[in-house]
Amino acid sequence: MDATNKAKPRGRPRRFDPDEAVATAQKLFHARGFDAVSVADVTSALGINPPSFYAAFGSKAGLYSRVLDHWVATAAIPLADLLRPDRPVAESLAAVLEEAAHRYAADSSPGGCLVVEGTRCDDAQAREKARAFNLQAEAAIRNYIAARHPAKAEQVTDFVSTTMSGLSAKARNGHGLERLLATARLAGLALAQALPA
Amino acid sequence: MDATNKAKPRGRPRRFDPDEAVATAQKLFHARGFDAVSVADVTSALGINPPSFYAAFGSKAGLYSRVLDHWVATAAIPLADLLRPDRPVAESLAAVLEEAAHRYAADSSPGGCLVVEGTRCDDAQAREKARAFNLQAEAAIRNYIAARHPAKAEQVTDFVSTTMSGLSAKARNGHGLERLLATARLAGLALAQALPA
DNA sequence: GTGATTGTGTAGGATGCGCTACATAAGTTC
DNA sequence: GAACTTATGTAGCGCATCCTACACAATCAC
Repeated sequence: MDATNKAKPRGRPRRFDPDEAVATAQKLFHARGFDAVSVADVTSALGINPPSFYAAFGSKAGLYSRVLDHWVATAAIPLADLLRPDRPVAESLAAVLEEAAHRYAADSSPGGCLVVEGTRCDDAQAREKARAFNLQAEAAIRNYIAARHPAKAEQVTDFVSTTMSGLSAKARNGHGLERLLATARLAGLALAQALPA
Repeated sequence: MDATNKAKPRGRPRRFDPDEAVATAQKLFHARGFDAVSVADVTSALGINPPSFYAAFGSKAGLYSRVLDHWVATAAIPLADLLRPDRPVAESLAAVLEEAAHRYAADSSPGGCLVVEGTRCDDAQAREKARAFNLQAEAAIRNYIAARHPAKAEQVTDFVSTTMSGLSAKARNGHGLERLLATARLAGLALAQALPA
């Protein structure tokens, strides 16, 4: 079977590809944040008119939801790969922070973490969706720690999550890869001390 | 001499006290952030009409500027007191982080740090003013570190500032005093290791 | 008192926002 | 071809935003 949906569509065909639209919107939201991107920004970037946008995505928050899904599936930090059971917990967590530093500084206009930044926006629906993804990531980290350091899982998860929030904020504030990485490594010192192998 | 400005004013007297207005606006901005507070929110909270507001403050960003000035003068973390030359640098910086945890969680509706959050708003004028104060605080920290650990001043300042950004974000996200404090103390471990006394 | 000065209240302008009604174009099915 | 289905383009609604024009009220100096 082909990967693309082969169901022959009826009616007038779309003039744009919704998946490409999601990718374009992801760049906009990542660079400027949910609140600062207007529907007009998106439609003009896509070369379409508002009705086409609303027919495809329902609302600005609806598009954002699809952008987050796409981001989590493709661009999020691969926690499942980094939180390995065969190495010290502190080492895995430090790797997560360093990976965050790399990704947050990667783009041409660094926007930090789309999910973390989304938890701070002024639209309730968009914010809750981002918060849900964020909580999910925190739960993965907490479970990973709890397997070997149950008494410290809560506070170390908070520390890692707080550091990632800070890294995302600083990436938006102009810190480049080197500075973010140095900060992540300093945080790693705390992890090594709190979670002795 | 009296503390209040005794210059006899000409013309019709104001129906409101601009200083009280700044204090009221500070609560609004702190609780909701610059972007989410409208001029209508402020004027209705003050019981005045827009022209009175604009006559007194010029613009929303103008009011915010005065709010920041007031905040820095009264509610900001007293770096000058905490960064003492008579104790280990790491200890002073840890005290700053713990003080931040206390203040960010203090209010009834915790809004983190007004300055840090202000650096993330969508209004250029307001953002730059907040950034300026933030840079000023970072410079104080960097100078304090450089006196005894010049080679590490840059990266440790980044780490402290990043952690404060994260603490502010997490305070807004629902972390209470205990969780913020635990995170601050974990960060302190990194400081102690990076800056041996 | 008269005039100058300053703040206030009513009312609304200008712009941008998210979003939609409606007629029509561009396809499929029969 | 006719009938149906779906997307598009034009145009604009309703609302919120920041901010202001203008007439009037309240105080001062004289």
